[in-house]
Amino acid sequence: MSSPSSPARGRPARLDRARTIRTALDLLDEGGLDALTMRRLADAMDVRAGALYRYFATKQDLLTAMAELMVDGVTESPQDGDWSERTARLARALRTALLAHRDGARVFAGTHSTGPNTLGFADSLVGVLREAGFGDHDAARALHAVANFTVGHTLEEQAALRPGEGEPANPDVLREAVAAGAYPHLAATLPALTSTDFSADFEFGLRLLLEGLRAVRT
Amino acid sequence: MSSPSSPARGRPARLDRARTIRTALDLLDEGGLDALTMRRLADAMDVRAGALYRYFATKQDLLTAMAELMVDGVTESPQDGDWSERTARLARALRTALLAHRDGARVFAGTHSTGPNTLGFADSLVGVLREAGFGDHDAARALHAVANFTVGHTLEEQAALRPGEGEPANPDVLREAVAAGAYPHLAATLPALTSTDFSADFEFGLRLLLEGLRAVRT
DNA sequence: ACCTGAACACCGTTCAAGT
DNA sequence: ACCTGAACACCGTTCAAGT
Repeated sequence: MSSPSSPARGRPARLDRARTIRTALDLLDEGGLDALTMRRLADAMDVRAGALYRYFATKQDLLTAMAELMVDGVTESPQDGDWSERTARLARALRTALLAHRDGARVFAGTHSTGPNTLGFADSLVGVLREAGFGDHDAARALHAVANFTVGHTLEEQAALRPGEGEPANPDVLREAVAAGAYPHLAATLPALTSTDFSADFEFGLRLLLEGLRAVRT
Repeated sequence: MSSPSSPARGRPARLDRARTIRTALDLLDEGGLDALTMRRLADAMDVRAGALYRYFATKQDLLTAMAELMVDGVTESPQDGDWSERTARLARALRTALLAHRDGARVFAGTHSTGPNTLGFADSLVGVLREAGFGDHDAARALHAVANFTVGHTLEEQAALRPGEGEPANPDVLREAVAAGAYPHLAATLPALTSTDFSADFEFGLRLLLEGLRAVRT
C-alpha cells in the first residue's frame, strides 16, 4: 500500500495509480505478459522505473491491481433466471473479462486480489447459491470449482490462441505425437481433441458443474 | 530437440538430459520455480550455463521436460471400478503428482508436454469414458474439464500453502477485506471460504464433474 | 513530495574458441 | 563432441540526491 499523500502539496504528480494500471493493461495487450516490464511501463509513463515503486510496492502488486481492474463489472448481470442460469452468466462473464486482455487468465491466475471487483464477483456467486438453498460449505466449494475451472479453461484457451513463438501450433504437435505412439483413444478422438471451438468446450465443462450442483443439492 | 549424438566419441559427456531434468526437479523442490534459473541449475551440474543449451533449446523446453517427468506413472492405476471411480482415480493421481513437487502445478500449467506420460494420462481418461459409452466429443471435453479443474485447483492449493514472501496469509487478508466492505454472503460463509481442507474442496469439485457427466450421459 | 541517476545483483541466450 | 569464457541485452528493486 504505497500512498502519496492526498493534499497535493509540492509538484503535481506525473504518476498516479489508476492511470498507471490502465497503461499497464494497454502494454499487456500490445506485447503480452512477458513483454510487460517495469522499465517499459515507466517509459510509457515518461518516468524512470524507480518512480513506479512510490505507487506499487512490487511488480506483483501492480499485477494484482491489473487483475482487479480486469474483473471490473463482472458482478453486474441481470438478476433474473434461476440459480443455474445466474451462475452460468457469472462464469461466462468471468471468462469474457479474462479473454478481453492478452494473457488475461495468466495475470489473473498469478495474483490474488481482494479488491471490490474480485470480492463482488465471489459474493454474487456465493449469494446466488445460498439463496437457492445450498449450504455455506457447498456454496463456498462451488465458487472454487467454478472459478478454478473457468480460469483453468481460459488459461488453456489463451495459450492455444498464441502458440509459443516459432513452435508449431498445438494441433500439429499432437497429431504427430499421437501418430508416433500407441494411444488408441486419442487417435480415435483426435478431431474432437484438436477442436478450436473453445466456447463449446467451456459450455460443456460449465454444464457438468451445474448438473453436478443440481444432483448434489439436498 | 537438441541431441548430442549417440555413439559416445570424444570426451564423455558430463551432462545428459535425464540427469539434468532430475536435478532441476530437486532444485525446484528446494527453492521453488522463481529460484530455478539456468545458471543455478548449471552450478548444480558443475557446468557453465551455456552448456545446458546443448540439451535444451530453451528454458521452456526444460520446464516441459520437468512437467512430463512429474506425471510419470499417473496413468498406472487398477482398472477395476466403474467409469466414474476410474476417472476420479486418474484425477486424484494427477493432483497427487503435481503436489509432489513445489510449484508443481505452476510448472505443469505453464507447459504443454506431448510426451508419453502426459499423452498416456489423456489416453487413459478418454479411454475410460469412451468405453463407458460417451461419444468422442464428450470424452474429449470431459478430459479438458477434469484436467483444467484439477490443475486450477492445485494451482490455488499450492499458492495457499506458500503465501507470497512476507505478505500475510490469505485467510487474514480475506477476513479483513470482507469485514471492511459490504459482502453479506462472503461474511456469512467466511469459515467455509477460508477452510484449508483442500482435499475436501477437490473432492467436491470432482464430484460435481462426475455427477454432471452421469447426468449428461445419453 | 515526487522523481532522477546510478547502482546492485541478477537473468536467458549466443557463440567463437579451446580441448 | 562437449564445454568454457565472455559477452549481449536485458531484468526487479533500492536509495541517496536533486528539484
